[in-house]
Amino acid sequence: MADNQFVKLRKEKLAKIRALGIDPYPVQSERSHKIGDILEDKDSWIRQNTVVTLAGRLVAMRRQGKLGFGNIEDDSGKIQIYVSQAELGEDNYGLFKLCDAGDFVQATGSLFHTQAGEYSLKCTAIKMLSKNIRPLPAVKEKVVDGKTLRYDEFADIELRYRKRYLDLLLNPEHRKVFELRSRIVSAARRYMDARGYIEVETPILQPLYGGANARPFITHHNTLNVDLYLRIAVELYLKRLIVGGFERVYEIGKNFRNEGMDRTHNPEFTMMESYEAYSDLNGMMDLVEGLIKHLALDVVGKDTFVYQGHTVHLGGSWRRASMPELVAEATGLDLLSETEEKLLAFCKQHELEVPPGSGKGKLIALIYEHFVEETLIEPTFVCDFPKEISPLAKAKPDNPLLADRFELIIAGGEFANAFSELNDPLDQRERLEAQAKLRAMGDDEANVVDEDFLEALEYGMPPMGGQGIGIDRLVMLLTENDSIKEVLLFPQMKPGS
RNA sequence: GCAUCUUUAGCUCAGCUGGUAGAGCAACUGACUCUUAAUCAGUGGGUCCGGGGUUCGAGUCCCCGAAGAUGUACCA
Repeated sequence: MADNQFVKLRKEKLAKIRALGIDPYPVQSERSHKIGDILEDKDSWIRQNTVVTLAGRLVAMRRQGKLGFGNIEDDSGKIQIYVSQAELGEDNYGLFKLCDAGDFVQATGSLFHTQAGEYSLKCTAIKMLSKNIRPLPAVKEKVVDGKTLRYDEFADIELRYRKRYLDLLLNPEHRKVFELRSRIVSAARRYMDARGYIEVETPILQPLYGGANARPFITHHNTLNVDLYLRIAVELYLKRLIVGGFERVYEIGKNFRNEGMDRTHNPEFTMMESYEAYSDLNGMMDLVEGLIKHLALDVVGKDTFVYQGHTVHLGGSWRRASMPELVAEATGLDLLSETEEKLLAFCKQHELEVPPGSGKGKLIALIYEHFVEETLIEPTFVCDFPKEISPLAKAKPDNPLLADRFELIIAGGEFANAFSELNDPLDQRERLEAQAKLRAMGDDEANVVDEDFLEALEYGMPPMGGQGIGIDRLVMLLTENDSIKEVLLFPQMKPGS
């Protein structure tokens, strides 16, 4: 952005400060206490008349002649400073007169109550720590009955995302979302660590991509002169680690999918995947339910959330249901005994788009997604997915059409996906080759055949359960935000004009 | 992708059936030794998202484009 009138004026002030022999960006700063410390036990600070040095951003200025007030803020709180020429002397007060809201300053003094009764720092010295040369948007606050009213709030949603630093600075409730996100993610790590999982990091740049149905981003490595893919999932690498003898691994990291963006999709997003040897689908349900309940109750501190217009209760025992049963409830169709032709006719009748190469399993999934998924508001483990659309999951022993897989649905949306992982190397090869056929028929989201992964399976992989949770969506739910952009610090945006 | 809506000063916004751009805050100057959305007086500040068109005249009407939001389709 070019210099506007404001920036020009502030640069002139900067020159005036330098002309006084003062470095507006000094190397050294001092602070004896954080503002939050000073806000605890106020009377005691006043009684002891302690001299403290605070540092922070000047967020408001009210100057009147030879005295003035300001508010300085650090990451622990905000306090008013009282600055008078009588206390500072003419030279230092001259510097104060060149201060603006937005500057970082260091203020030394002791605590007292002003005549209006506000707990404040009576300054004996002010030091410039960093001069602001571009004014912050002017947001004013007034506290009425303990509630903070904000005027001229920095609310333009596009500016909030593009200039997130301003959003964080000017809208404390948005900063809190990201603080909470951080606490949720670190608590998830502790939860997994406490259960004997180890956290690992696997490649983001991959020669082949797999583990999900999605289109990838492609990049190029100059020295090797090969194209590489940004991962769409970490599944196949974590499974290699289980082959390698780790029994419980997880990874929290970014996946990249080259698809559209909307309220619940960002091209890069965070997933937690975990794999546990000698566990299975039931173990994964216990793990996912336990983890999410822990994050809700112990980190956020409640079990009822309003999300996407629905009220969702995470306490209590979560429903475990079978996809064919859910579909039967909704449509009266007995999926398993119906012929493929009948299901195809049903899909056509309801104008569901049937991709080429769809078998009975895909049709079942289409019908489920159209008639059932969005009706599941309270947390529901939807089990018994068609094997056809679950190429990495074990088939159910009692029904080869179905896979030992669930998706966790809350408020009509998917929050987790888990399988009893397929460890039969020959079956796995057949499944991936079937995917390759779909790909040849034009399904550019079908899996590719990863020979190195198949070879790893041939060396032997124990039975295990694996799951993946979409962290962004979980944070959306737990912070009650309906847009993924509200829980991503820097959401993907089109290039600005 | 498609549909609808939005885009005016640094920020939040007004701007009627087309007549030459406004407010509050912020800024600047001045006054002010206990303010707190400080107050009072004065001053400056605009590519009305961009590009075309209609018109004597366009912030306003029409067309094209951009960005954003919402809905919808696909996907986590």
